[in-house]
Amino acid sequence: MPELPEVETVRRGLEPWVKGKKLKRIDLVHKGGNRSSTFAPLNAVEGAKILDLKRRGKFLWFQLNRDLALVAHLGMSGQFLVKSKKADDEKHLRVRIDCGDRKNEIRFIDQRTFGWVAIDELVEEDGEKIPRSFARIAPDIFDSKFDATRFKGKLTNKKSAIKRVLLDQTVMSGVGNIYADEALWLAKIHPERLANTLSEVEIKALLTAVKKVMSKALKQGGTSFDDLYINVNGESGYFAVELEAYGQEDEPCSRCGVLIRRIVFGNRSSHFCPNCQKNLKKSGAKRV
DNA sequence: CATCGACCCTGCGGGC
DNA sequence: TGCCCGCAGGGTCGAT
Repeated sequence: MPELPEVETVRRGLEPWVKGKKLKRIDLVHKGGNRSSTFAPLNAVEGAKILDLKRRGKFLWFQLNRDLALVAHLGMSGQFLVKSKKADDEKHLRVRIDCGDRKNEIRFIDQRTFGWVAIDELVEEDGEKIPRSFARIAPDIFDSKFDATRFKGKLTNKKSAIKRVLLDQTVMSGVGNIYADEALWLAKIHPERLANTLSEVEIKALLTAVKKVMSKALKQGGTSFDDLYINVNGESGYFAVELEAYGQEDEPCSRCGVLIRRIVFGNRSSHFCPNCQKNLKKSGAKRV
């Protein structure tokens, strides 16, 4: 569910509730589908001070005054909510975090259990300590560590649909199904174009589009279709009304009027304008 | 190695 | 009304 703009909205909302606070207590209320290797049980970080709440792409971590980090990913349906301690437990409540506030606590709620909260050890990266499991994740496009040259280099070696490559978090992180479709629409590139066939100009246009689409969404608090994605106060984002391609099947393209088409590949839907985003090669994707 | 489909899980809406 | 199918902002893993 959440991509970079949504995760960053959550991070910003959560930050004042955790930064500089003590991790008084952390409880695994109900185990979800936590498939990330947990380095230690969650309560191993009880008593630690939270120095910062950080993010790389869609991956979050609490930087602590310890040699361990508390790491988290929202998956498809994960939420961090600030709730009154008196409020009833949610049906899908997984983790409860008490940072010493008298009235409120932080809850990790996850209907589909693809998200997780875990402990990880730290490794050195460019003179900075980051969770070991995040080292393979590429910096996102807003990160000062993002390297456009490296990104281009990766694309020229990929004999794979550009949409797939955009979703590969080791190439560039933070982009998910919505913003991949939106960026490709904006850059006028067919989702199935093979990455290694993109020209220098097209790659540049794509990077510009990714950045533009995600910063615009971030300004509006992200994209909400329902209350599965909401910020820490339970409020929705407003970017959904501006979507040009994602979820717009059979709606006219705002540039040319041709109907947006949906195809399925890589187990996911892709939406694009068949007129603005032409593919040079024959596609094997099933038309839906 | 690089690439790709299957799979993890829960809930919702549409078609029959 | 109920059942079955497809679908959903995610990543990981094993087969090729």
